This record gives sequence, C-alpha cells and structure tokens, in this order.
Amino acid sequence: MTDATHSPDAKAPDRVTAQDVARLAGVSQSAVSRVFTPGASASKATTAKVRAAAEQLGYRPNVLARSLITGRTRIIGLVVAYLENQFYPVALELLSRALQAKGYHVLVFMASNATEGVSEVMAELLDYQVDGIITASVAMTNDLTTRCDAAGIPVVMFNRGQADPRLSEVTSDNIAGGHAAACHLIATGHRRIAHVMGWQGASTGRDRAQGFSNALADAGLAPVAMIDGMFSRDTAAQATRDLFGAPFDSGDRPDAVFVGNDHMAFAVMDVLRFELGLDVPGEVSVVGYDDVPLASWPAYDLTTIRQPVRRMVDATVDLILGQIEGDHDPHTIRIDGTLIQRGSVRDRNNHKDKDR
Amino acid sequence: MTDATHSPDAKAPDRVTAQDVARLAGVSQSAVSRVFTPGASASKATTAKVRAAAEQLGYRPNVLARSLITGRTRIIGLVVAYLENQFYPVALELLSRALQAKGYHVLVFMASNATEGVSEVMAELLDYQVDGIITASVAMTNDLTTRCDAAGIPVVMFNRGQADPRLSEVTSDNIAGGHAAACHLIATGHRRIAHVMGWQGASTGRDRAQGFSNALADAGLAPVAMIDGMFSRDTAAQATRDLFGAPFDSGDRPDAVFVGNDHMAFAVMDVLRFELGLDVPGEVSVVGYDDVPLASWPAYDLTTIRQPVRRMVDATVDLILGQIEGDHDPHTIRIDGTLIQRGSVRDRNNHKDKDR
DNA sequence: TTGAAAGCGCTAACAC
DNA sequence: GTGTTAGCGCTTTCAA
Repeated sequence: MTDATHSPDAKAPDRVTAQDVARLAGVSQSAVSRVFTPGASASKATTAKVRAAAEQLGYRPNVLARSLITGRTRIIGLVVAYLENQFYPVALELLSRALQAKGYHVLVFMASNATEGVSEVMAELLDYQVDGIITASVAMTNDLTTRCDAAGIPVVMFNRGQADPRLSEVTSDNIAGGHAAACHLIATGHRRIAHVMGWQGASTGRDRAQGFSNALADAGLAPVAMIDGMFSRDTAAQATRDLFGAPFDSGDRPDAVFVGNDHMAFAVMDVLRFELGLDVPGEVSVVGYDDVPLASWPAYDLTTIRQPVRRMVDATVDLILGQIEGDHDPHTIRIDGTLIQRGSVRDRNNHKDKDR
Repeated sequence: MTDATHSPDAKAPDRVTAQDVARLAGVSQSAVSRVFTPGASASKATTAKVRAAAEQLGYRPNVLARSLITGRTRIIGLVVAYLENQFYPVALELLSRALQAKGYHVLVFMASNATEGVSEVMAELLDYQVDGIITASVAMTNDLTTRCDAAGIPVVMFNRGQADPRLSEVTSDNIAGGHAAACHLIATGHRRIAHVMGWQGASTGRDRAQGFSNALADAGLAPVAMIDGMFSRDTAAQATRDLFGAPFDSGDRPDAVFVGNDHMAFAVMDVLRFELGLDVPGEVSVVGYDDVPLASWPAYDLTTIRQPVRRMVDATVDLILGQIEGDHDPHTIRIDGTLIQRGSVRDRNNHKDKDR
C-alpha cells in the first residue's frame, strides 16, 4: 500500500502529441491534425498511416488545445440549485445523455439560490469558455444576462421563465397546468380548495398559482388559502399544519389541496396522513405538479400534472445547440403538460352525504 | 421574436485577452499573468493598475489556455450510471459543492452499465484532460484502469470496490453493514429472513450479502432465500412477488426481508403492502441500506443501514485531490455505517403468539 | 493533397 | 519586480 505498483516515479506521463504520431507515421503534424478533423481532407494513404500510428501510440487529440483555436469547447455549463427534488436529477440525466449523444458534455455548477452565489458561479462558468449555459431552477439577474450576452454565450433557462427578452426558456405551460389541476378538483366535486404554492419568486410557482386562481374564479369559487411553500418540503409541511391543524367547524376544513410541485405534495400527504390522521383521498384530495417517478409509486399514488421532461429536455438541447450554431434569437418554448389521474383525488360528486 | 434585441450581427464577441489588459495598464502581458497567478510576485503598483484595467475591460483569464501550459484543468470527471436511486443525486450534489469549494469542477458523464459504454465515455474523459476521475456505481475494467494509469490520471471509485490494487476506493463497510442488518433482525426475533440482494456484479451488493449470510450462519440460521434484485426497482418488486406470492403453510412465509439498498426496499414495501396486502412491519419486517432522504419520510419510515454520504464524499475529495497533488499510492477507505432504527421492523420477541 | 508557418491565450523560465 | 522569449498541442491559412 506504500509503494506504487506501477513505475517508481511516474510523475508526468507525457501525453502523446500529434507531433509524436506524425513522426511515427512519417508525415507532418498538420496531416495528423487533418485526419482527426471532421471537415478536413487527407488521402486514403495518409489517413491509414496516421490512424495506424495513432492507434499504436494510443493518441487522442487534446480537446482543450483544439478549443483554444476553434473557440468551441463542446462544454455546456449547467447551473442547478438543488437536486433534492427528483425532477432535477431526472432532467440532469436526460440532459447529459442527450448532449453526450451530440458530442457535448455537461460541466455542473451547484448554486445556492442566493443571487450572489449564482453570480460567482456564472463567472467561473465563463472562465471555462463554455459554449452555452443551461440554468435549472435558478434565476438570472439582469447583470448576469448582460455579461453572458456580452460574452456571446447563449443561455437557456430550463423550467423557469424570466421577463427578459434576451433569454431563452423552456417550460411547460404552467398557467394551463394550474388551471387544469383546479378544474379537475372542481369537477370532482371539491369546493373548499387550498393551494400550497410553489415559490413565488419563481415564474413556475407564480404561473401555477395564477392558473389555479383563474380557474377557481371562473367557477365562482375563492381559494380557502394560498400559502407559499417555497418548493421546500419543510415549508410545505408547516403550511399543511397551519392549514389543517386548527379545529374546524364542520365543513370549514379544506377538502382538497393543490400543491405547487410533487416534492412538496409528498410532504403535504405525509403530514395529512401521519400527523393529522386525515385520510387522503377520503377526507382530503391532493394534486401535485411534475409527475416525478415517486408520484406513481403506490405509497403516494399522486394525481398530478405531468411535465414532459423528455420533451422539455429535447427542446432545451435543440435550443442551446441552435444558438451555438448561430441562431441568436431567443426563443420561448412552452410544452403542454397533462393531468395524470391517480388515487390521491376522490370524486365527491356522488357521495356528498357520506362524510367518512 | 425574429430580430435580435442586441447588436445586429453579434457573431464572435472577441474575448478580452491579457494582452488587451496589458496595453490599457501600460505593462507587459506577463505582468498581467502574474497578477492573476496565485503564486506569482507583482508590485503593489502594477497589481493595482492591472486590476483596474482588468475590471474596466471585464477581463478574466482563460482557464483553458492556462491548462494547456500547467497541465491542470481543475476539472474532475464524474462517471455515473443512473441517478434514479436517490443516493446518487445526493452524492453528486455534495461532491460537486465540495469540489467547487476547492476550485474544481465536475464534468458529468452518464454511462450505461455496459462495459462498452463505459469505455467510450472514459476515452472522452481523457480527451478533456481531466485532472482526475471519480466513478460512482460503475465498474472499471482492467483495460480502463491501465489506460488511466498510463495517462497518469488518478481514479477514485465511489461506493464500489474492485480487487485491482491500482485503484482507490471509498465505500462504507458493507460487510459490517449487512452483518448489522441481519443481527438486528435476529435480535428482534425474526427467524425466517430473506435477502433481496444488491446486484451481485457489484462489490457493494456482494459484500452486503456476505455480511448478512455470515451473521445468519453465526446464529445457526439459514436464509429463506437470497435473490438478486440488481439494484433495480422492478427486479426487486418481482423478487418480492416470487417470495411472498405463493401460498404458504402457516409459518413458512418469511417474517423479514433485508434489501440491498433503500431504492429496492421501497419497491419491496410497496409490493408487500399494496399488492399482497401484507402489513409492514406487522407481518413482515424490512431493512434497507443507504438511508436516503426518502427512507425517513413517514410513508416508508424505513429501518436501514446509513451510509454516511457526507463523510464518504469528503474522503473521496481528499483522496482525489491528494492523488492529483502527487500521492500516487492507491488507498482503500472504508467508512462505518450505522443502523438507523425506524418503523419498518417490529420486535417479535414479546409477541410470539400474536400473529396478526 | 500536403508541409511550413503562424498563432489561439496563456505561463514559466530567463535575464535585466 | 519586470519585460522578453519560448512554447503548451492544436487548427488553419498559405504555397507548393
């Protein structure tokens, strides 16, 4: 364990360079370069010689040196605030795979939600000469946008919108989604509906709340409560206690909760069932947002608005690669979500009298 | 939406170089370099002038150009197979933050479990001249190890072991963990214990099974069954059906299951409760492995062996940075896990007669 | 098609 | 302490 099993002082194992290959193949270094450059021209003979020599030496071009010239790193910076909400690891995995398939790779930057942290992180991102930036669950400040714009680095916001016309964004139609959730609850006979909202500092949180409110208003209903759950499990749990913990006159208690995302919805269900002893969906119906894998597990079996991650990811990849290729116009892409009906909502239309 | 809001043809926004700063500050380009190089010396006066000029121009050194000379990219390649199991996103987040704090960044590579895929991915990794590689839930082949070794790139395996003495690894003590799980089950009066194992192609899966077997043997017990759950939710679910689905003579049914990780344990519990109508822990006790966040949520409230992710991550980061700094000896680090008792195990010692 | 030569943006000797 | 010089490993004119 104390001696190296390999050569005694294997310090700098001197990379194999194109020069080395050239020497062995008996051609110029530029010939080697051409063989490894997609668009370039080289005779069959040279190509063969070079490939053979490269193989023998285990040569592979240094991407970084190449980048210095071409100005392209094929690295996409991904800024993410937290991976606790299952939606993001799933998106990250898909994003990474999709980009990988196109010859790009993802450099991950974790940001605290604090603006300051994001700013620092963005600066580092630019230092790496990334070809583009994808932000997920992170807000761009005006200053940041300006800096990226100045550096000519395209930015695509994933699952978050911003009023800035310089920014591209990919989201689901959150207003429609919030609307659909509310309509479903109304249609299934609920009348005392509360909303534990997604973080109101984020467009997603706001839009879903907005759609929800609109639908209720259209039906002549007022929400029992609208509480900001901050996309946090703890905050949502506390909101649920506040909402349901107080003693109720019969019929005053909410009969349904629409929650700003699945991650919080799980917390809401946990508190409802295990702290307050309320039956879901028997006494309270719950609707979430996202349709993360866990939502379909029988322990939760959560009715929710599905965000089509795969399609959102594809759109994001197309967008960012398009911008890298030179399409400098920002685009706003909105992808339709769908209501996924599961077991956390009870149809109360035919059981108005049965209260248990 | 069709016209760019910014300057009409903002094609290549020409990076600000050290040369530009030098000109503005009235110093040489190398002076600028020194000001931005940690170890270098520059007079107060120059430093001030340079910083001012840099600020004014928005200059930041090009990390890649620097890397070309120093041979250090401050990029760590992370190879991961799947982020579905919550353990990995958590680890990824911690890993990324820890590395970020030390000035490094994580380039993510998703690998299919197939060896071939890993190999391709590794090659790309080397192309980027990463300073080190961390693999999580991925196996290294002999050839791969040789290649990394030849390139002088340190590799640390996270949460997986390998017999190869050239490789460093950080795991929890899985044998001890499996042993502890079994002992707990035995101590709480279980006698018909099954094991839905972690993937037997992985050291973690094997070691946990081994510890489990040992403990049972020591107690003079034989496992009711040992089934490979492949670390997959579906496979584990099917194993559970096979195990409990058949009609049993009274007392033949397993009274406890130890599952190779939490991710599978959730599947086992779901099938037990919602498909087979068995009460956990009333009729069957379940123990998992990892202690992912979800394990503590009341819907599962899973007794499990905690893998101290934070400490494992810290060890991994120390290890890889140490190797980058020149410590070329591989290390094997094993971190103790702890049994976390929750509600998925029932003490059957005082209720031997009560079978409901 | 191919080689020679000029650099990409930077660091690291080396003299001054 | 500072400027000068020589590259890091590669792509890309430019002639040949």
